[in-house]
Amino acid sequence: MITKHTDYAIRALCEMARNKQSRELFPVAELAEKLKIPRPFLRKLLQILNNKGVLKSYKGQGGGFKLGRPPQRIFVVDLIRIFQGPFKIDKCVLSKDVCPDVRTCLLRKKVVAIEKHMISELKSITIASLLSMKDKS
Amino acid sequence: MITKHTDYAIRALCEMARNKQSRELFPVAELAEKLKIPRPFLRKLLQILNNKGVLKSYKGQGGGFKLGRPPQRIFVVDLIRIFQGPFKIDKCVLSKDVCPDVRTCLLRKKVVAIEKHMISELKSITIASLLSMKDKS
DNA sequence: CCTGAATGATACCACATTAGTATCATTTGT
DNA sequence: ACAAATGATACTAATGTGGTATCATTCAGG
Repeated sequence: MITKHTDYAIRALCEMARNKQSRELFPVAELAEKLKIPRPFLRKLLQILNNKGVLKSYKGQGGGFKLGRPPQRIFVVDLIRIFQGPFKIDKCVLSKDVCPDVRTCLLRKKVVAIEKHMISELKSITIASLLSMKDKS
Repeated sequence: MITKHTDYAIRALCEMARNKQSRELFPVAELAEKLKIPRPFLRKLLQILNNKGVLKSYKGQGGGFKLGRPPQRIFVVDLIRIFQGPFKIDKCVLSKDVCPDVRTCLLRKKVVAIEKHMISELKSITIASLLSMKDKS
């Protein structure tokens, strides 16, 4: 459900959000070492987030990545969509005639309902909300 | 969420359950042709179901597979577990320190809750219940 | 008792997705 | 100019899913 791409992205964004009072710009090398994520891999992920507007990048010496918007507005569902494509749980069940009549197939109905429930449960979670939990612990 | 293994298994079990008044034993060749599933593949699936007790097999001429228990007691969740392993959505999130403290990680809590919800929604669905829907349509 | 129809077991292959690496080009501060 | 950083992109490796092939075993029927 959550791949390493998304996982790593969440970790990096949390790290950046947590320290954003003291500094805004984080080079990949530093994040990779701190979070123990393979550097070239993390770099690719952050580049993708940059293209999607979640991060903003600065080239050249002293450059790096910074958050493209406040952590309250970075939603985990969006990260999942970016790295894992749109939710489409029911696609597989649609592999026709599990039940011949799709409209009445109980299994399909349930699966679609579960999908909706999942999204609604996840859609309120942001990088900021993840951080706030940590502070309380 | 539901792979072809599970999908095909459900279809085959439904087919057997639907006709079980008239006959109990179904050779793979017949099911494969009727359901348009590649024969050797379906065969492997049914063999697995046999090993798990969902089906019972009979070798030799005139042999085949029959349901190992009434369709009311064949649960879709069990089929998913057989072919796709145990539900373990949270495993990936557990990839340590998405949040450093696992006990308080909001994301993990949510994901685990979603997982439970999924299972509870699915666990009432049996081969029999899928069939009964069809009859109503 | 032999043959053919069936499953049992298992090894293998093809493809897609996920995870990760490598490389060259570009930008920019000193 | 040089070094430190990202941009872009192609490549490789590992894993999972879908499917095939093969040989062994069982067993009903002539």
